Amino acid sequence: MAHAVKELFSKTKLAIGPAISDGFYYDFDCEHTLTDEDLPLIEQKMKEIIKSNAPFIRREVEREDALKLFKELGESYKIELINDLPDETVTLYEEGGFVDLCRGPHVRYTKNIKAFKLLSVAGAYWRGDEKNKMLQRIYGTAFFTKEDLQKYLDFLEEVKKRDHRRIGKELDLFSMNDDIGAGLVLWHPRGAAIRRIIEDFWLKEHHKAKYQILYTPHMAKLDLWKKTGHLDFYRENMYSPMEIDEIEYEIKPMNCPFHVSVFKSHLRSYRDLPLRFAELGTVYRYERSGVLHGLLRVRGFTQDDAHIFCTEEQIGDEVQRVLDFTIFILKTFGFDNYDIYLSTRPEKYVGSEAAWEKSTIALKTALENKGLKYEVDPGEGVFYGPKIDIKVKDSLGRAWQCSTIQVDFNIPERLDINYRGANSKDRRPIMIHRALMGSLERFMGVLIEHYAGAFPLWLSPSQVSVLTISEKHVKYGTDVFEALLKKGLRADIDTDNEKIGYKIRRAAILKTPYLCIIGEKEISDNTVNIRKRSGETLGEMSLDNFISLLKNEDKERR
RNA sequence: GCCGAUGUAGCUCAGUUGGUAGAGCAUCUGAUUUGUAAUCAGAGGGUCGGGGGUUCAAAUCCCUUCAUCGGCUCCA
Repeated sequence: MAHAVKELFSKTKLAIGPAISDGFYYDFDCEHTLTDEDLPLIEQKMKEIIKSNAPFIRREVEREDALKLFKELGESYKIELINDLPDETVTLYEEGGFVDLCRGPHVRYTKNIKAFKLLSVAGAYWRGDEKNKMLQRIYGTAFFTKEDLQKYLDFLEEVKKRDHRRIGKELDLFSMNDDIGAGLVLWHPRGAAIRRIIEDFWLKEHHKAKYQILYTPHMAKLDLWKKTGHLDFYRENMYSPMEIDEIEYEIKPMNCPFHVSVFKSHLRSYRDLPLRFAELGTVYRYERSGVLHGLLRVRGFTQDDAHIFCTEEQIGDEVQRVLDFTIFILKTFGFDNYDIYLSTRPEKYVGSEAAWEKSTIALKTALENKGLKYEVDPGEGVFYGPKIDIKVKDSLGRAWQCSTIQVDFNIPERLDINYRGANSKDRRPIMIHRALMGSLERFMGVLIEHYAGAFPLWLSPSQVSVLTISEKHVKYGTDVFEALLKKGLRADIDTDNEKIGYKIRRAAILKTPYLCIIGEKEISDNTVNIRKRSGETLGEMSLDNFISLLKNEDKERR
């Protein structure tokens, strides 16, 4: 591709072009502004190069010679790269007169390239640093066979179809609006219904898991955020303060200090620990305009947050409990696969090295006791403590960061939290922050894509649509509808003056799990006629049987 | 924030070289009384994202701003 781009736009300078998990990209410094229309041209040129069947020739050269070569070629980015390489020799690959710095390996001949496709153009900073020049990046993908390529392109199509922004609109779940502001979500009745179901489930399970639920305000004095240190290390994510009666207030980017205040409202005993405070806490964080993305990245969101105050000795147990809890919750929503990461001490940190060591081991032990596979992310911990992140994998195998479990040495210190120890001396508790779903917004975005909008019965905003065939059947249909509501099911009724095929279509688009069709026959038999979302017709059955069928399916998940 | 693209009716989209806006679906009204993914007809609906400019004339050209999309960077 780089060869092709050079041929088409001769003044182009090459930057970096690696292989990535599902393809490749190359960054160019090119006077010509690349657009989607250029991609077919470049592909065409690439095909010509492939057809020429030139060999790829690997050469190992002294770094000085390589520098000389790229200087002659005017490839300043390559010179920068070579200067940063530790080795005395570097490898070059040459093909049809085109030379590039590359570690390799390459295929032997251009004709070995069997199936490829250029996918998109994008901007990218040189070396990923926004202080550097913005380059132009072309993304592409390649496979051994045309069939595999097609499979991948079909996958991308499927991803597009499942896009939660598109489904959110189709199923009338949520919207965002210019008048309200970017990254601020409006939950429509159907989306709100799902959220409410999730919240109810969350509350019930937290109660069982011995958490105590809190409600805390959406803002606090600016001074509070000074005390916690947020103003120093989190300022760029916080909104500007507002002044009320000459005092500055700040909308909350996090819930922790409020939970700490509740902790501090009493003198706490070691007997009270661990103390688990949970809240569906709505926070507001400034996110740069370019990073907002549907429900997955917003500016106002509700975390399923909790803070566990415990002793150092209790960290291991508590983390194990949280892990169990997380896995249970994720499983309930149909997520059985996840990647787990343990992030260790970064360069800048607070707390003693011993404390870091101890808690990192506690996290590690908890993971190992549970037999969970994980990867260590060295130095990726938050400055205040080590953490475990869980990325759930959806039905298409894509990973999403939702759950996080973080140990915090900072806030207990800065906010001076204590409990009375057994020796009647004050001791400092450890604080564990944790969010299982992460935020309801992101979690629902992931859920929508995971199920492609076809939610399981227990999450469906409407579980049953009663469809009447003609006006004559409205009364019986309404009785059925009301009976369903009385049984605590989420149902709606479509008595519009339309043909049954049309009503089925409407309900099918909304992905309603069960349709209950009412006509002459059902009235005379005193039954309902059931059609599943899949299109399968269950036929006539008594209303009672239908209701117990629904109740059974609802039970299955738990 | 940066690079690029896009923004026209509630939704999905047309709109030739500048001559003052159109379709399908949805909505409303009427007819039809319907049996498992679209019944027919009529009507209403637009400051063409916002602001400014060029022009006799701007959806169309220019500037600016906002939002969205694909990325970079960052994150729940």
